[in-house]
Amino acid sequence: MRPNLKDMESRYNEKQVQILSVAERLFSEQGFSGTSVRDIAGAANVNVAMISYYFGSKEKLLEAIFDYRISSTAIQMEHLLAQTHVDPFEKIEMLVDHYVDKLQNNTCFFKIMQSEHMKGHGNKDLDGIIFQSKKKNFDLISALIAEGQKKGLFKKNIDVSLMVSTLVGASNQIYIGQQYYKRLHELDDMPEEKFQQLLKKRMRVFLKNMFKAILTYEL
Amino acid sequence: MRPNLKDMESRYNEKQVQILSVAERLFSEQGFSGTSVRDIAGAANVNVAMISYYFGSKEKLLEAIFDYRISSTAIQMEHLLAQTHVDPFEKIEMLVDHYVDKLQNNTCFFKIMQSEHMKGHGNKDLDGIIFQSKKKNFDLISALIAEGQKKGLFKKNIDVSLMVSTLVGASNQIYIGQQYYKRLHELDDMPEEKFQQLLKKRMRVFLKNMFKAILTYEL
Amino acid sequence: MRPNLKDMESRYNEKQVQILSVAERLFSEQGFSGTSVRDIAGAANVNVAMISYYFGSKEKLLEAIFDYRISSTAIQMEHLLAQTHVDPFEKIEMLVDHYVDKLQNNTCFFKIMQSEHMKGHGNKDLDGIIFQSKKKNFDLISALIAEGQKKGLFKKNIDVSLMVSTLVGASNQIYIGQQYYKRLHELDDMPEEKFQQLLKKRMRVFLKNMFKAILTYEL
Amino acid sequence: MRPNLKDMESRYNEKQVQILSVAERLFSEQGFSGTSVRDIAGAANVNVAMISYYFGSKEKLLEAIFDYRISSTAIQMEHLLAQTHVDPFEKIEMLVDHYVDKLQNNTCFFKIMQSEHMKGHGNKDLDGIIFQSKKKNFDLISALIAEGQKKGLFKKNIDVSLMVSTLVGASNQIYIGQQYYKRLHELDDMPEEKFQQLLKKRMRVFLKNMFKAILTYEL
DNA sequence: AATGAATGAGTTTTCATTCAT
DNA sequence: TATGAATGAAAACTCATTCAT
Repeated sequence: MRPNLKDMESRYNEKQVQILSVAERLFSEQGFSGTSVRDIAGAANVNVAMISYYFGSKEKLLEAIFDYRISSTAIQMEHLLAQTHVDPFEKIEMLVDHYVDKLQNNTCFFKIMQSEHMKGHGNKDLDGIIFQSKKKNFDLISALIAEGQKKGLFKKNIDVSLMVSTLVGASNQIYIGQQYYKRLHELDDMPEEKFQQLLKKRMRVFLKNMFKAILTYEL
Repeated sequence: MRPNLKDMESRYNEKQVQILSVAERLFSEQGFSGTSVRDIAGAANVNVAMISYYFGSKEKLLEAIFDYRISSTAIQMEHLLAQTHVDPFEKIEMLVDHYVDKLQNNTCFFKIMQSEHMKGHGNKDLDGIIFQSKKKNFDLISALIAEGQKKGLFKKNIDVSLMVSTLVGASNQIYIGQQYYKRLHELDDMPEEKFQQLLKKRMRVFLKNMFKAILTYEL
Repeated sequence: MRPNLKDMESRYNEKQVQILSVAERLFSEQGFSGTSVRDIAGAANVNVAMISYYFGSKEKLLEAIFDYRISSTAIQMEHLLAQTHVDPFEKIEMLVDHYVDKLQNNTCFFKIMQSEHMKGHGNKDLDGIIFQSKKKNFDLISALIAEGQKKGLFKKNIDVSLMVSTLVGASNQIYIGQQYYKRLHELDDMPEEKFQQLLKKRMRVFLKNMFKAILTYEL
Repeated sequence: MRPNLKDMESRYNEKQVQILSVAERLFSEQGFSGTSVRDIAGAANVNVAMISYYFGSKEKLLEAIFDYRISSTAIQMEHLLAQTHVDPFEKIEMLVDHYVDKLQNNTCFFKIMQSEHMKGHGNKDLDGIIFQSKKKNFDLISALIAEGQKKGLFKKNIDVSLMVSTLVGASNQIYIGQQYYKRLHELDDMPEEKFQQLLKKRMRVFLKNMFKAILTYEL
């Protein structure tokens, strides 16, 4: 009998995680179709057959990556925004901080998600998973906005969808295009570590300001 | 010998354009690696060998798509922002309108560009082309911002890179995720045509407001 | 109507000769199958279709090369050995000189002939042409040997086939392996022109001595 | 991962040898470019993909053939000529016998080597392998000649390169052109087996006499 | 539980040739 | 007479997956 997807218990075993990580990186760098199972097996130092053995197929491996990464994300966000005593403006800041952190720690996964999102109607299962994730974010942020509006802090008529898309799209775009940022700002000589911190800080400030502006600015 | 890239004159011939269009659509839907030349040939109703014949290789075909689409884009934007008698705020509006139009009329191409952008350091030629394009946009918008600042209309300390990334990232994200928008807002029954207009209008309003807010809002 | 093989009159036209020469060189360098008609067309600066047009097919082009080169060869040899007043030993020397000259001036063609010869039963027409050529040489040299034997200058029991094969095989081998000769004798710095003369001279001396030895040496 | 070239131990496995043998024959009959991997797979009764699987590529398969055949050859020759108590003339005879035997048992391989030799500067690896092989033969025979000269048995001023080329070139030429030999001597009716023995015997006698003549004959 | 061997279907690209003009 | 356009067939190679062990 094959341990086809994951242990019922809770987690993937060591080798599975190794494969998942490598696959995640390669998929993000070369795309799903652009990455062969041999590439993955080679980079993960495991037998080719092991991928089919553990995950069933290349497609299923991709789904496993989503399963592996998505589970934790939503919960954290929920916790974050559930704190009733926190000021809505502060929550916005926490939201931005949280998203930028997530993005920095999961760049590869975010790239894959973006890719799969773009292709649209390919894998039905994945589509569902992604939609669920978006929906949850949408609901949480909607609640946050509503709270701010009720308290008279935020303006009326806010399109939450567009706002969430702006958060996600802008952040991703900035993060994905960080080499361009480097080049345009002639920061090629700055050590990578330092550049990451700089970028993160600037992103946070920029995004926080932007959202406060959006939420309060009346023409 | 071979009409390898493009006509001396200026354009691709009818059959080449046919191939380019089909390839553009398929690449955007399935990714570059996920699309085979057979797929393209089949959908474009031409012989498989013709793709090599006209473009040399699949890779070169992709470059041709960029060549085909990018050439016109930059010029229009330049014209747009060169008009000296127009108010900076109005120019921001024109910029948004123009970008949203472009996006709507070239959704496929924008998806491909985003995809290739994400992969990063794959095809050096393409990397260069994309960077040039981004650079041009950056320079034009930088000039626009500077103008607004000089006139005292915009605030100081605006990170143009982040602003451009926000325009691009947010627009793309919204556009790419339009099915989600439909679902979340329960607009599935609305005729496609009408939905497109609605979305476009909302995007325009949202983005224009957002940019005005960003450009004037002080903490 | 196509001028399918050659003018009845006598010769190939300028363009045909151009193609023949280029094809000869490429076939000798890369082999028949290893050379594409596009390679030839490219190197000869003519349209691809022109090769089919002029020669009918790639195969026929090869035959045309043989037709073009072989015609002259045999006649010269005949003239050479027909001179009744010349001493048989001197004729042997003339034969060697002639063969070495031919080889130097037609290296490419000799390589092709050797190649086709090796493949054996491929193209029937070519097989016939090559056999005729060998037969003629065999007959001429047989006559020469017989003459020398009648005059008591050469020993009895000479296997003319083996002798001819030795002349052809040894000469070709030396000529084909001239880079090796260069390397082994550390003559890499010698100017090409000078090296050719040196090699030719040594070959002549060596082969002449060898044949005289073969023809007179009794164990 | 892949058993890419050869077993650690020393040899190729059964299936690999099967492929090597078939490829060797086909390459010798049709040339390298003239033989497709499909041909080989078909004739060897294996899957096409197996050739890539075992050897990596068609080119590498060719190199494997050389690796497979060359390894043993040099050693035998060395053993042969190392026997100090044997008379130089006798060694010449042993050399001829050995070469003719080799040639008869490895006709296909010798044809391939000749072919690749003729093309010259194609595959760098192969070029090196062939040169090493030639060099070794050259050195061994040089030593043999020097020994004979020291003992006053052979004449001075012998160009060993030309001599080796003559041995190789003449033998190959005779062997390759054996059908012609048959035809010219009207031996078509003789059973193949018998003809082979006849030819071999005549070659041996002829070559031995020739070399003795070359080595002792003074103008 | 894990894997080396094997493969059919697929990939992109090149081929020699034909055809319409 | 000459050629650019076009193509079916075949080329070498890679793919994800299966299977016997």
